[in-house]
Amino acid sequence: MDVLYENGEAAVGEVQGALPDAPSYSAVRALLRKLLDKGHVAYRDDRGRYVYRPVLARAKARRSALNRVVETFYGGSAAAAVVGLLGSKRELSDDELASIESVLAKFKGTDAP
Amino acid sequence: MDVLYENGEAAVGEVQGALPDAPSYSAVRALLRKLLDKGHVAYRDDRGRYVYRPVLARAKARRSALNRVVETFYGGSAAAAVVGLLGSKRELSDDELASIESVLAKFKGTDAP
DNA sequence: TCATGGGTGCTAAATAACTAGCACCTTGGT
DNA sequence: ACCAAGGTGCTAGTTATTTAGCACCCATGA
Repeated sequence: MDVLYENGEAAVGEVQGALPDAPSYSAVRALLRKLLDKGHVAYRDDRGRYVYRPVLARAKARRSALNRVVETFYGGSAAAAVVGLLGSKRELSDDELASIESVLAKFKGTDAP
Repeated sequence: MDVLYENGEAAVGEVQGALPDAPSYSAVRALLRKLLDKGHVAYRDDRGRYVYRPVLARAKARRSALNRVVETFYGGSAAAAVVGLLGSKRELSDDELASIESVLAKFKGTDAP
């Protein structure tokens, strides 16, 4: 799944290649077949070669993945996760800094709960 | 693993209970046994009852999990992930806002790469 | 045209995971 | 002392996954 989300779509061989501890070609084929059956994945036939892509929108999967990490490692606090994320960073470009402050500005007007 | 990281440690039954789609008690026992063999998990004997905990430090696992999400969904950009994280939030307490701005201040002095 | 490389569909066997069920031990309450 | 509840170690049968290996199709380049 991660491979597909990272690449948008991928063929069997690509999935296998991108996997850190890749099983056999056959296993990857079977896996994708199973994901297909479960409806987590779709494919298009690129002249006989099957190229798979996730069915669930990237945005949803992204939110759910982030949520999971925040839940299991930061007690559900997004702010704590942000601090953790930035804390291990060395540098930040002006653009990045600006974009973060921009989204941060949204909260400054709000009352303090 | 997530269960253990979330709780710090847990017994077989607790792991099973916390699992969203829990397999049988036997399966959880076998799973933990396998994780034990692989060295991902350790246990202490709480008067005949085994309580398992992750071997890899929470901080490391946390960093690696966050990293994975940032890689697969945000093209490796921590800043983009932060924006995504905050973008779906409605509110932020003063404390949270302050802690984020505090860690953000670190980058303001830096030159723009 | 024709061999070649790399796909797919399919199948059978080996391997791994899941399950239920035993005997046994410890803890807590009666 | 005794019983009941809930753990563990172990085992065997069932189920699922992984693997290798077929036949076949289809671009591509010689």
